[in-house]
Amino acid sequence: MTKERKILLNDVAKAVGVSKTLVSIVINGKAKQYRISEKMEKRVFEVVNEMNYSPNLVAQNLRGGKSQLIGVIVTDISNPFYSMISRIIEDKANELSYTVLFSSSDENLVNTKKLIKVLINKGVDGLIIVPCDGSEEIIKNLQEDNIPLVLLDRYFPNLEISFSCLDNKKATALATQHLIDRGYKKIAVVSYLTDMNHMSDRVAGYENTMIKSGKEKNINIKRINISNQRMEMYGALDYLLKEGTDAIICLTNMLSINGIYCLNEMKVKIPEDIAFVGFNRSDVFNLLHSPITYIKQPIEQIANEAINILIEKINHPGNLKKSISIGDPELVIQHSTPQKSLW
Amino acid sequence: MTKERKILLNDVAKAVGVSKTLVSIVINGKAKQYRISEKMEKRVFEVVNEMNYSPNLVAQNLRGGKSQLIGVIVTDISNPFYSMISRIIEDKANELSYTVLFSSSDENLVNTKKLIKVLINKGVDGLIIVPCDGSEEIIKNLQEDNIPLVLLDRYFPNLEISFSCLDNKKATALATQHLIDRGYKKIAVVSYLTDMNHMSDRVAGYENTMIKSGKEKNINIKRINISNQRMEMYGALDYLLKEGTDAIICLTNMLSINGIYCLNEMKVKIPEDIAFVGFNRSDVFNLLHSPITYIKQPIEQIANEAINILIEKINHPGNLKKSISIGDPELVIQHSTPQKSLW
DNA sequence: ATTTGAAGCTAAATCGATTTAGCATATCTT
DNA sequence: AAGATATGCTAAATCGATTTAGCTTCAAAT
Repeated sequence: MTKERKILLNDVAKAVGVSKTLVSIVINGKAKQYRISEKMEKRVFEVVNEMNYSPNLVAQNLRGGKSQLIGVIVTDISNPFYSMISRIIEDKANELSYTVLFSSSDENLVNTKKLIKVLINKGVDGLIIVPCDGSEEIIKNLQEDNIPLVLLDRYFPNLEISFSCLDNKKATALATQHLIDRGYKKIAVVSYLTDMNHMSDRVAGYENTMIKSGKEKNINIKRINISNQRMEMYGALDYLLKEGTDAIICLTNMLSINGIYCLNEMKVKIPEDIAFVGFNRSDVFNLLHSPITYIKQPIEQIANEAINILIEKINHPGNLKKSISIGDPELVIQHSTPQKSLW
Repeated sequence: MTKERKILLNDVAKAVGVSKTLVSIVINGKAKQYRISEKMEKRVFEVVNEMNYSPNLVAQNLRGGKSQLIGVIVTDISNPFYSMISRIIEDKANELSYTVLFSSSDENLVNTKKLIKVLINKGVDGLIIVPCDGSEEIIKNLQEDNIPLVLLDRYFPNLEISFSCLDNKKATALATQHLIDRGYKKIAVVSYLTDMNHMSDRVAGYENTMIKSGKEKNINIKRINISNQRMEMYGALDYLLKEGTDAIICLTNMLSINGIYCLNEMKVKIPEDIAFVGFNRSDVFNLLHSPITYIKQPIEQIANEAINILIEKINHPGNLKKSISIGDPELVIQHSTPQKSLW
């Protein structure tokens, strides 16, 4: 079987015996508008199907200035949280006949800049970005260049930019309140060293709840570096245990898994020695001897809203209104946070 | 700040006071070949940098027929194994200034066909595909259409198509031999119901090793459906336990995690009641009370080789030679497969 | 003094679609 | 019957780059 040349618009036109113009018009559903006879319209569709013609998207893109591509920058697509988000975005995009270009910034500003440039250069119609520390300025520039843009998972309170993320304050408030209700006194959190709002909101949700319950003097927050997590986690846990902490909330999935790992290694038992709340679902949480209580994000909703907002922006370039979508957290209560005995 | 129009080739040409042709030639490093004076070459580069010009990739693509895009079809990008592979491919592709279009087939033939069509239509220069059951024919067609193509993780022994995957027979042979060495007699495997070679090779590696050790009558293979895994897993385990199985090897990561979960639920203890070998690294394996022995794939190597072979094919379209790369498995021995007491 | 050749550059064609402007012919008005 | 309107279709411009073929100059060769 020799390689067959791809069918072009011109081939179809010749086969029908009309101009390219007519075929293009019909294919794009503008037959009525251009007064093409119904007989002809039918004939064209027949031949198009027969020849199995489909337009060259590159040419369409060049002509129309639309690529049907959207760029997505997460911090690391091999991180389960983002790979699940990506999968949902992928499916939704396909459904809307968009194609997604994924890339990973590794929480690095230089990478983020470079990736944005590459994606724009590829002609993406819009961007979904998980912004990293220090990216406020470049995100603002994007906005000013009128590039359809939605932030994911985090945002900048001072910028008029659409975003889709979790109600982070509520998430940790739920967890903290739950621990308080179960009788824990010295509740601590482990967070990242970052200025991004998702982390500070999670911390705030915890602090507010502690204060409301008159436990402000027990507030204890350890912040560790996003790289070198394993090592710093030991230090953080060691410190917290010495302080007499009776419950720990880890503010991300990776922190949770690292936390569990380190406690394991340190022979500290959950929940006998310390109660534990994790963040985001993970197989790990359910397979442990005592399954872990965790904060669950409505991933599907967050991802879907991000892409909905983006497509809306792409289709209505004039409309600069800031759309925001805030997902509701759920606390999945398992065995790592039992009622504390009150002796 | 008003939106600035993107700088075009023509703008640069005007700024320098020469033709578009000249600028294009210089940018593409063909100044010598076209006898452009060095003075002029330098001048052009200066202005290009000054104006921060970068060519419109869509136009380049239309003209040149090259998109610098590669399409990757995995079964599910939210599956940790594939999300790690994807991340490595992404990084390597960026390095080579390619961009990757990821998509997920869900092990479904219809999806696979559709995705291939969409990707080709997007103008990808080549494809990396994890083929699913029944896809042999369409993969063969791709090959015949001269589309640069590399299979990943699985392949078709009868097709002359390049691939990069694990030495699957060796992988299970290692695991089986290890269990035999540790004194296990009734070793069973849990596999998927599929005709793909990666699974049959894994099964074969197990069978061969059992036979070599005179245990052919103890060979026991349960195959379960890839959908509805959780339910079928209970049935499979129930059967194997009743048969007196003393060690189980699960042939994929998801099977392993599901297997561990079900055993957990069934109150069957690893390794006290049964020894267990998993497939592919997972956080889960290391966080359990007794960490799981598992077969580790050289993911980095497998992913890198896939893209290397693909780029090679893209750059030398004439060369139809079949390149294959087979990764070496490693058995990470932990506590789920202790020496069996020999009373 | 004329031819030959090299050096340095450019106009125009090209990739494959969409869209604008407009050309015939037929039908309707008055 | 002449002008207006509707119908059905097409030629050519366009998107932004690359590449082919070729045009000037000026120096070297005969």
